[in-house]
Amino acid sequence: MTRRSYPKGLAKREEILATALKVIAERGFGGATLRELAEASNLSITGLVHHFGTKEQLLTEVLRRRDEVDADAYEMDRLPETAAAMIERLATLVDRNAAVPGLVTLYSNLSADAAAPEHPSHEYFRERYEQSQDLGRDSLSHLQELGELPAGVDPGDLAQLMIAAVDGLQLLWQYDQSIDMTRGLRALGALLALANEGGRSADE
Amino acid sequence: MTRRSYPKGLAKREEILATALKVIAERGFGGATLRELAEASNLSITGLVHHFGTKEQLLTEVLRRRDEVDADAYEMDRLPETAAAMIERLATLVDRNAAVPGLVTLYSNLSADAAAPEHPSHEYFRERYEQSQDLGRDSLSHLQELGELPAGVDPGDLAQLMIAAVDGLQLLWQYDQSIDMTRGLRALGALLALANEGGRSADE
DNA sequence: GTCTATACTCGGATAGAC
DNA sequence: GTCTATCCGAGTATAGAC
Repeated sequence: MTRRSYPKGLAKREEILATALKVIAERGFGGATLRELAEASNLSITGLVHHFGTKEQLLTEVLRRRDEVDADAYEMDRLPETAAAMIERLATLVDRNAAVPGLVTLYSNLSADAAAPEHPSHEYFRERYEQSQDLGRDSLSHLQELGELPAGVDPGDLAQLMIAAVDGLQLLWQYDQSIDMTRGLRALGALLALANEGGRSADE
Repeated sequence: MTRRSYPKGLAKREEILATALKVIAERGFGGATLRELAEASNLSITGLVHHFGTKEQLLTEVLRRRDEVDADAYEMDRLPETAAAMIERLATLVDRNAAVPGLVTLYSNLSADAAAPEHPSHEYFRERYEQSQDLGRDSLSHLQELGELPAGVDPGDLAQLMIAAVDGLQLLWQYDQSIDMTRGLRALGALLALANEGGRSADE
């Protein structure tokens, strides 16, 4: 894409993104208007727009930033060696998100809005989901080869289920923050473990 | 609440809701502005507002209508007798939704927006999720008693996972309508079956 | 009790000066 | 690269006609 053009504006962009993230984290998604964000950056609205084009593009960049940080935490490049380990990685991710409710709300709202194909952030989410599905499928296939997962289930289907569960739990959690999102995930983990025992005895 | 007051306006309300549903189903969620909906009902904007108060309340009523229809399809009052049957009920629901993309989009967007406690539709969704969780927990407990579900998993946790999965799959599906949402659910169904075999042999 | 007209707010986007 | 000024679209609030 035509991003990151001149090195001068880049520093300013990063500065704006950092304050935007802080504002959203502190004051919640409600404060994520161009006016509030501009004010927090000591800039006019047009100043912001000059750097990011639209509000949505700005917010997308905020999420993209979080993705980069999360990618390290999840250890994307290492396939998990056990089903339990995979679930725990997801649980860690989800727990980290729970510490920043404003970002969770931003994510839920933007991902719902951007479902419309014309939406400026549509491509971002489409790619993101595609990558997540690929990663999940690869991880689960790997586990299947290791005998950590029953052969009867399709890794692609299960990957979709997991991604959907993570997104859905974050939505549910916004309505009742007493919910521990990791419990739902670990319940799935328990099922995976039991299913593997069951499948194994059927194999032999 | 102070709804359904006079029997005269009730008919008009129903008429408006029906056209709103048709507009959203045909033209998608993008057309769900007060202007479009008013036009479709041959009414002024204030005419609509008079009947429903705010745009969100109108849209909430549209969803509430669908809930009522779905409640019959799901057979809420009958607890499922097998895990597979429970999964199939969810699959049926999700398939019916897939036939009306506009409503799915409406649901995703409104449920994300209404996560803010001040939002007029917040209570609707909060109650809806609460009821869904209760129903899911009861169903799963029942299955556990029947020996259709391993004793090791918590029905409440699993219910949350299922609800989250349904919502999440609907979001995912909006980004790639070639996805068959029922596959994710059936993958979970397969896990439940395998886990029960595994758990059973451990019991004895 | 039902509806309309008008006017207001707020959020986002755009044009053009400096 | 940043601002001032302006516009537009969407939702809401009020007064009042029938």
